[in-house]
Amino acid sequence: MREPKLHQPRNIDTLLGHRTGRTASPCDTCDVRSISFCDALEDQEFSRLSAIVSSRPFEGRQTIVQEGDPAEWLFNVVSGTVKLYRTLPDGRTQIVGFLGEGDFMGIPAATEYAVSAEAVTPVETCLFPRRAFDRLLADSPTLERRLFELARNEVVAARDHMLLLGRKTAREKVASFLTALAARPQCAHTPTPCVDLPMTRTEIADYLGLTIETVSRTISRFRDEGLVVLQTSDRVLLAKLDALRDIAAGAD
Amino acid sequence: MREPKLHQPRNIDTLLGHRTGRTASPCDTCDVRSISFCDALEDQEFSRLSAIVSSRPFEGRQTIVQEGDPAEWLFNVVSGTVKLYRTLPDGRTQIVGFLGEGDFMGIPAATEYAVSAEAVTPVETCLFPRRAFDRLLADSPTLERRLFELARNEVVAARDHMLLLGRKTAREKVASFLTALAARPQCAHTPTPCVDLPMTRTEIADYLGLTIETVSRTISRFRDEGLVVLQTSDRVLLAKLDALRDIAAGAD
DNA sequence: CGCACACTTGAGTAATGTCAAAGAGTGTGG
DNA sequence: CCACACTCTTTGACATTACTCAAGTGTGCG
Repeated sequence: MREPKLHQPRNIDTLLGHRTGRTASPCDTCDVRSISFCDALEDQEFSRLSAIVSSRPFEGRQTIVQEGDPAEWLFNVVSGTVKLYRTLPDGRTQIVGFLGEGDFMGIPAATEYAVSAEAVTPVETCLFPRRAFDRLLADSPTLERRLFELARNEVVAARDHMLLLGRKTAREKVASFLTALAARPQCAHTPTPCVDLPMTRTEIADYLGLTIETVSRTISRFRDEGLVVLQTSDRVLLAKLDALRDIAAGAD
Repeated sequence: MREPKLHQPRNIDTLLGHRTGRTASPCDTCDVRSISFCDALEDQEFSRLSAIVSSRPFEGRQTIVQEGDPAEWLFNVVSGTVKLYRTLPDGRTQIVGFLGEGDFMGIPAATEYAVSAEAVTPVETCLFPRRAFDRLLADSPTLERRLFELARNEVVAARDHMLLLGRKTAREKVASFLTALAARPQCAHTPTPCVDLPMTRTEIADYLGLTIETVSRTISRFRDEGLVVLQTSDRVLLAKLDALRDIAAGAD
């Protein structure tokens, strides 16, 4: 059921690079540039960035980075879904965020990664060596401003999620999760949107601070109440979006 | 019991400003400059900053800003403790952080405040009008870098707190809270540090995603186990810091 | 076709929340 | 200075949500 979601290989990239007389770079044919941090860059800075970029695929379930490892690479997600998480010594896990197309992972990077990252689905990434990236950052106020903006959004999102983790009920948590997915740009914004759940129930539970059984039961109950329709276990139609939004907001 | 912690008035500031031939500014005699974001600024930028600053006290329990209000002012805490929080419609509250001396509130400010802020104790602040601050920020890469750094730290702290809220037990949460306070710069770093709790049990509970009763019971149990000594209800001696740290870390 | 894996459902439990009352510290007014 | 009132904290008894353990169901893949 964990669908592979294969992507077209991009062997044509190299050719294109040669044809235009420029160094081949994954950026030349990048699908997500328009929604990524790099979109903010001017031509000159952008070519410096594309000069240091390389690309790398990851299989589903593959670890991308681990908390505590030296932060030598910064990543941008080109396709697929990545989870960021922290763990306790006995294995309890808290997922602190999911990254999708165009999302950047590397903002809070000190010299070591503060969170682990694992591919939820097969993932394509472009990556930048830390040192070279930092040098570019030092020269480019535009880039710095953009990353600052991303970091600020991250803080707001994190605080939002703290409210969810600390104060919402299981029902409210799951409703928040589903409606947040429906609000994502890649999801059709219809009155009854249909959301993909590329992550397992375990991952949803680890994101919401619940157990897998509670997530499953809560979704089943939404189904019984006619709020959602489970097309498959990883594809959910939000039949009553407004009602779900009310539940998510913690309305009495 | 919520002690007032009175501060010396600073009427002498104006005199000092005149004596040195510069415009009077709270910055001239600021106690916390060395630990605040403004410390990063060069002389010229610093004088621009001190030209737009004003200072304002708040009483304990007084609201400083409210979520959703237009973000017209940015604050720096000079003394006292401030809580940042979000609420659900029915009043459930999640405190997302406490600010102390030298902490800046205004990093994630879009055009509206994303969280509410309230004085936990009497607080002295210095404040900057948003527009003027933004203009200074646009001219000062140093300032921007510094705020970026603060924002990144904020992200790391927020993720840490997500792990606590989503996956730690009440016992682990309270131990984490106490040991985190002990790690603050203003707390003596002895083997058995004594921490002040300027906030009420309700506020501790709202920070840890618990109820006031659970917080109280957990602290009482720590006391019964000899891990802490309650000197008063808002002053706790961490008698067995290492044991508390182990509990906080979620060691088996 | 059947194994493997993820998901669902059920029954019982435990941690934490709720409701209630008593205790302790602080400030006020007689 | 003491008594009272107020608030915050602590403690107790009970309720409930969500967790744990366990069995069963469904779906995809070899």
